[in-house]
Amino acid sequence: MKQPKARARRTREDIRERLLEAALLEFGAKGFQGASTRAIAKRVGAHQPQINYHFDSKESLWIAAVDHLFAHLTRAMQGLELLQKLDTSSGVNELAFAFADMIRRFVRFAAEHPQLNQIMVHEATSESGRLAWMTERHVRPLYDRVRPLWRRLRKAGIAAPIDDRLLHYVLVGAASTIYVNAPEARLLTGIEPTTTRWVKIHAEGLVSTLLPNLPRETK
Amino acid sequence: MKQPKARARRTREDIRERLLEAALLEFGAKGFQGASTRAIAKRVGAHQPQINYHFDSKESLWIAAVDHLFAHLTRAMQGLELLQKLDTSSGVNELAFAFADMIRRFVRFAAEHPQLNQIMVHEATSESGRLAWMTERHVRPLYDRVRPLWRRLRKAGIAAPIDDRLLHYVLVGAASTIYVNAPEARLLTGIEPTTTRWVKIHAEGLVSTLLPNLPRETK
DNA sequence: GTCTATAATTAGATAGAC
DNA sequence: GTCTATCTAATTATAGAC
Repeated sequence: MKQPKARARRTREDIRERLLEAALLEFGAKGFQGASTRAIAKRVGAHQPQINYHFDSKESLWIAAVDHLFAHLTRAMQGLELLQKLDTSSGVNELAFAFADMIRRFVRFAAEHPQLNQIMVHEATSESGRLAWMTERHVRPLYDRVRPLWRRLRKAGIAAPIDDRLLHYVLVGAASTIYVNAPEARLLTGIEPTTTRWVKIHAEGLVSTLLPNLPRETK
Repeated sequence: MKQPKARARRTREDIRERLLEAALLEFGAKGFQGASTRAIAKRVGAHQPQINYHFDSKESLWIAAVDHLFAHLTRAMQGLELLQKLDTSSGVNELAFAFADMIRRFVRFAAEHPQLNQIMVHEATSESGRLAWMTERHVRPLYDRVRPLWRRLRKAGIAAPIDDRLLHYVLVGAASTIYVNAPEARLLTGIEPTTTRWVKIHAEGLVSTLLPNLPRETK
């Protein structure tokens, strides 16, 4: 659209993008209140008022950062649309394989982007406008999509005996807590849980545990 | 020991106790930085400087509150000492029953005292002196005690195929996330997860899932 | 767009009367 | 032991020069 100022636009988007990434790190590590806009700006060599220039307020920055990260999650979880198709048209075995794949993807994403679940936990411990917004806008679509699939897998005897309303928190907790608490996990276990080796062990363990009667993959 | 001032002592301990409980609620909901000493004092009808009088500083209050809550957990988990004995002397089936009981107790505690896991998560997302202290003093004893038991249960084919170093976070996450995030869970699921009915469903689901080959209880 | 300076709040901690 | 008043430090947001 705008032909001139291409260089300037690139720079503008660039600083915004870098501020978003820095914000995710700070918000994830310290929570909304604990994170300071000075520290976020400093991470990218900018000054604190630039945050109010590029975003209206600390809260606007938080919203933009969360939108940014959930968009990333949606890309990584593209298989979910696949799941939806499978739910209505295909056999339960294909659904089970796809669900197992979704678990693996989610574990990998939680390991690579702990900020998402860190932010969710920081916000979810007390009611706030941010929590209500995040829940309705980003969490509910995932919850509503996964729940009926789990019910079907349970009826087929493939899934572990966990109620479909509780499953969301069992899965999110079992998959993400070690990455959310990675600073503690490093102290406690002596391992680096985010290596591909450990992520794979973790993901396969969850798949086998949550889908104990997953058929052998044939194809 | 001290005979006079019995009344005064009772009052003093009383206000300290109430400040600790209020501190747990605030620290759990908002994290260390997000919680304000003014809000904690206000919860019990006290003034903010009383916190510095009864405890030296905000950090001292936090330490005292965390000690208080872990002492409570230890009481609720008394079965752990039982587990230790079972590990060396008794059969693996008795160990499995005791482990299942421990899972049930832990789920119940997490539901009744979400502050514990809320505080752990708030702190565990970034390194700090508070995190190192809490990990070594309170978390490691539990971790070190449970890990060998889980190994034995896995070798016996009773436990789900989850590595014993990862199990700690899988169990803590699967058991506590719904209570840590209860404000979100209420919005999302429409259920009140802390009722005894749902806590029981949750606990039995985890026992069946994590110990899929638990023998039928005979005695 | 970026920088410095600063306004307006709010926090934890302390002093001193009672 | 408790209360009011206040100190000091840190925060987000804004104003204005460049």
